[in-house]
Amino acid sequence: MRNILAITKALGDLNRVRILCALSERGELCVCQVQELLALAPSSTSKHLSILANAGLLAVRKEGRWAYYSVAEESDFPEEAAQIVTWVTRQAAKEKAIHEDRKRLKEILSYSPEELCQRLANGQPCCSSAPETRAVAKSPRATPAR
Amino acid sequence: MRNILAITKALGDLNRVRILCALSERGELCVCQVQELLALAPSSTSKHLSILANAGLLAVRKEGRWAYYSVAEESDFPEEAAQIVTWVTRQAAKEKAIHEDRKRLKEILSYSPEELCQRLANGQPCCSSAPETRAVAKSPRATPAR
DNA sequence: CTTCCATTTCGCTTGTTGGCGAAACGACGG
DNA sequence: CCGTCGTTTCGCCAACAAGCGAAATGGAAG
Repeated sequence: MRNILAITKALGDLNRVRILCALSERGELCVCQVQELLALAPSSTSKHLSILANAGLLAVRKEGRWAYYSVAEESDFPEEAAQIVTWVTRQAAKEKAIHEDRKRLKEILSYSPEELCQRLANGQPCCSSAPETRAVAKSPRATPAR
Repeated sequence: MRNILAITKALGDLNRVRILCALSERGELCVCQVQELLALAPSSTSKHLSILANAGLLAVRKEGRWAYYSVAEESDFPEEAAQIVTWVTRQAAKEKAIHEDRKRLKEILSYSPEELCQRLANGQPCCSSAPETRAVAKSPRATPAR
């Protein structure tokens, strides 16, 4: 039961569904790329990724300082978790928000991870600042969106 | 997107998964039967049922004072929600907690809803008091289980 | 019309979750 | 070694969710 609830809980959050969709389309993304996509703080991004990974839905590949996340292989999946993942991503693919993510992701991927991280560190947005008002380090709580 | 998240959130709670399993096996139950199964207060039970119904997963049939809930028909389902329901119930069927529910449900169904409601009103347990210590109106918070 | 009773809604308390920034980790590059 | 930098962990706060009891709803039965 732990597994089922871990999975359904993991899928009960918009940002995590967005992550799953991005990864299932793009194959592999590093944390800073996801961070830029969601317009969240690094710590929040990392938390979401680990929740998905703990549910068994994502796999991590660590390379040097970078961590690359991807949708877990079928063989690694607990039980038939693959089914629910494809269901969610397929349903979500119909949504406007996910379509916009797809566009933005294209922009994000035009930078190398190194370049992206540098820009994030300097407070420069890398791309067309998302629907959700990605103010560049302005108001202390830029995105309470939830 | 609202639909997807409504569904995944609805499925992210143990008690609601238990409800879904019971209904998918038994077809139709009234609120007091579910209440007895979960060992929850009537108000909490009703809330859970309405969350599942609002997600489009359950249908209600009101007959006099009674409300009977059942898993929504395929035709009524938003999109392919049926898939995720069968996935969850199938996965959950492997769990010990759900097996115990099944046994208890059999006992519960040996009473008519009328009789059951009467007993609940009088504080009499109807059956082998569940794993979760269904104390009969004793400590003010009998089941913080969550 | 009133009463009864299963169910739902409301108001409240408490535990959980999602967000952030600061600090800790751990791997590279001097 | 020592600093740098991507990532993760920790501590905190605000918002949410789940539980309860009490009150409101709305059919059935007097």
